[in-house]
Amino acid sequence: MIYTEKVTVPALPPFSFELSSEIFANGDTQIRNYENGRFWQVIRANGKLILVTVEAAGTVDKPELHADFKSNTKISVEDKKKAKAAVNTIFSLDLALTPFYETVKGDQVMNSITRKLWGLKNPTTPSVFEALVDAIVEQQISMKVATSIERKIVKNFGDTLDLEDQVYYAYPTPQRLAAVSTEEFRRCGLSFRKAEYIKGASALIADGKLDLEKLRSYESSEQIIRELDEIKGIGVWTAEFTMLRGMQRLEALPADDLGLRRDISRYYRDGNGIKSAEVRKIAEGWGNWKGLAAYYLVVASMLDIDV
DNA sequence: TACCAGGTAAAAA
DNA sequence: TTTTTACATGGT
Repeated sequence: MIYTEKVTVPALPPFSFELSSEIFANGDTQIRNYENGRFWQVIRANGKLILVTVEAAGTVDKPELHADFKSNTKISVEDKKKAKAAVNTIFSLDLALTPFYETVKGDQVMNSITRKLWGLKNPTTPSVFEALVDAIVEQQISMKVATSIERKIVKNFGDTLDLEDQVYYAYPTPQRLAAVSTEEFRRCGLSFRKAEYIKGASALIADGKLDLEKLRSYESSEQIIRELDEIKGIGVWTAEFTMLRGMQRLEALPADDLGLRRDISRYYRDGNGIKSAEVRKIAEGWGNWKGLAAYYLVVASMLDIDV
């Protein structure tokens, strides 16, 4: 028996679902993907696994999403509420882009890019934990390798949802990853050290010694970085990426990031890469939106957009 | 073949 | 205190 609920989710304009979802294209059909205008992923609502499918409705200036929730057991009003909140988080639907666009108006390059990527919102993971683990996986290796390892982690340790002869995987819980042996992590392609970092951070959460969700509400981003930095395996870079992708803290700027340095260089310099000090200087005009501006550059580069 | 890729902690200097 | 090195693995 399959239980289905359909909801309409409002979004703060401007918002382009198609543009914002492009980052999920060529994903894994059993984990998360965007194809033919449709996005899907399993989320956890009150412990229950729900397959969420999302499509655009409305326009960039009057945006809405049509979401479809499917599960093997009855979806309660509370579950529906949680699932709706997850959609809101994944697409940052409450994010107001207009103040960002206003802030970067004086920066010719960024102003031009925002006009070409009008309505682009950065995705956020439903849990901070997911962003943290992915950031550890992505340390130092190429995105291709990282993506491959991340998929193995989800498929090996994530709970499954069977629907209509299809199997979908949810992101593993901290409790589960705390119980995974370093040897099992190694078989996913992780180094022993990263295996220990992930296992260690997961155990802190499982044991109640670390509350990542609590960090969201901190006023000071420096304080968040300081606390994450205390965890073994987490440095400034990993903390900044966790904030950007898991907490919707768009002021964070991973200035030491190699890929970002390349992308900034492409649009602001000769394309041969620049030092982090220069990244910070260029980012001065981006105000409290440095991380979001950086994301716009990454997407512009990915879509091969010229200024 | 060797080197690089969205770094970090530990060892060495 | 600052600099160097090991780490995994797919791509080039």
